[in-house]
Amino acid sequence: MYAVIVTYSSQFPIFAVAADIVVLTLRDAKLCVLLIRRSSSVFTGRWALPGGFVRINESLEDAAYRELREEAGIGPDDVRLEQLRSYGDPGRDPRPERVVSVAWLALGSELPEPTADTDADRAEWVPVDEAFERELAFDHAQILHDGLERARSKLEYTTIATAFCDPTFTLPQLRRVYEAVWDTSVDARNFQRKVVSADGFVEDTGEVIHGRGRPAKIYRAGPARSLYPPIMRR
Amino acid sequence: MYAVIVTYSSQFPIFAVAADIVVLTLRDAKLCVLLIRRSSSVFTGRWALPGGFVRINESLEDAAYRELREEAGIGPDDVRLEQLRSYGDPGRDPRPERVVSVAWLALGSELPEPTADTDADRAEWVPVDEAFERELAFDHAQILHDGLERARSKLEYTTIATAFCDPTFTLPQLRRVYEAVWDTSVDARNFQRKVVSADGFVEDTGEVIHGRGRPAKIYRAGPARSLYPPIMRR
DNA sequence: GTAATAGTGTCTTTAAGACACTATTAC
DNA sequence: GTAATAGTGTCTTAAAGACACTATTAC
Repeated sequence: MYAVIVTYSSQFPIFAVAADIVVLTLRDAKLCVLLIRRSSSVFTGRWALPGGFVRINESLEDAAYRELREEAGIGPDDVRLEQLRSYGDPGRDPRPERVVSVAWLALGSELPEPTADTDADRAEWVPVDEAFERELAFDHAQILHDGLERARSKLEYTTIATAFCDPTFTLPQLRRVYEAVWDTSVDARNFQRKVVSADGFVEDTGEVIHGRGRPAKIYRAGPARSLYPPIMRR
Repeated sequence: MYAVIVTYSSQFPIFAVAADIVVLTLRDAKLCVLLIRRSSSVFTGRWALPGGFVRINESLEDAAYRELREEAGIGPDDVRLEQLRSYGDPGRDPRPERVVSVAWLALGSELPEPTADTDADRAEWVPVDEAFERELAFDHAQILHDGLERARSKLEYTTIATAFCDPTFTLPQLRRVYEAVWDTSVDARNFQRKVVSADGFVEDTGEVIHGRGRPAKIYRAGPARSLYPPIMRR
């Protein structure tokens, strides 16, 4: 019996790095977040944000995409991903390793009903107000709170609301994004005026879509990333 | 039958975590960033943002404060610190360890002329446009760029400009913050109207300060953190 | 026709932007 | 008095907010 013992040593303090993702989408006109019921190691049975450890040769962003794929079948074309912030207090993870989590915000439209995989025995879309009642694992309630606030604030100053929509969408659909994320009602007349007059927010495709009432004009996202003038809450 | 036993110090991939800080202040009405000339290990002799490795029992924020103290004699009361984002591409640090840097933005007024210490043989306040000409170490040019954009944008929507001022300040001083950070001129009449009418931005102390011309009223920062209506560029 | 949904126009109020003079002081 | 700096008021334009009806379709 031979034993090869490889003792890795770093000349610096040793951390593990995780990627956790706040995935938001609209389901039935409600803002929902993807939660995973943990099956492994610590916090077994508790609900948590999707995520996992970053591999040693993988970029932070690739780790977030890989976890989305593994845990919910969500691919890079399904969501817009942006870094939220990092969480690293000693003790935020009960395991002996010191774990720093790099959190991401992912926004998508019509995301698939999740099918849990390697890291979880169940994944679920949960309306955000219910998510806070589930006593999330780790500091994920804080991360979710920060992610929501980021999303709400970016709706004001950027064109990111289109990330919640399909590639083409109607203005009432876009307005429902604002209403769901802000949890307010938005005046349709003032909203349309602002959206159409903001340069590069939306482009008219010339098509219409027929529903139960008057057909709606179809738009696509314009080239602008920032929104001027902003569309502000209150 | 052979057994290969690989023993790591962690059951997860091993990272080092660093804190790097974009410290901004006004010197002679110019926006300046603190740079350190590196004396140790890699990038010797190159300019870099202050920073260093997070200790194993230290919070990420405490690490940033400790590095500020060690490398520039700057204490927690001297700056307002907020997390910027994390940088962790494989290869961003030439050392064999995988290094993730959590970057911070620190804003202060009248910060002391730096005296270099443990990690550096020289520290210097550098006007931000000159800083980009110095071929910063690692990906610090990117971090500095992101920090500047964050500061510029937060001046619009928050009251953070007061972090560049002393505890009490005059409105012309506050206006010079906007002018230096945005690198534009700001109309004094419109600026004062906006600042005074924004709820909780500044509070009149009732005192005045005498300079070379008409005495200026002295204000202190008000309780508001967000600024409504915002004061926008362009 | 009826129900459902999309779309728009006007008025008032608020804030932004442009612009130049007066006030107060040290010297 | 002069130079330096702080402080302010008005007009025009742009955008926000409040508000209710018409247009188009499926059934």
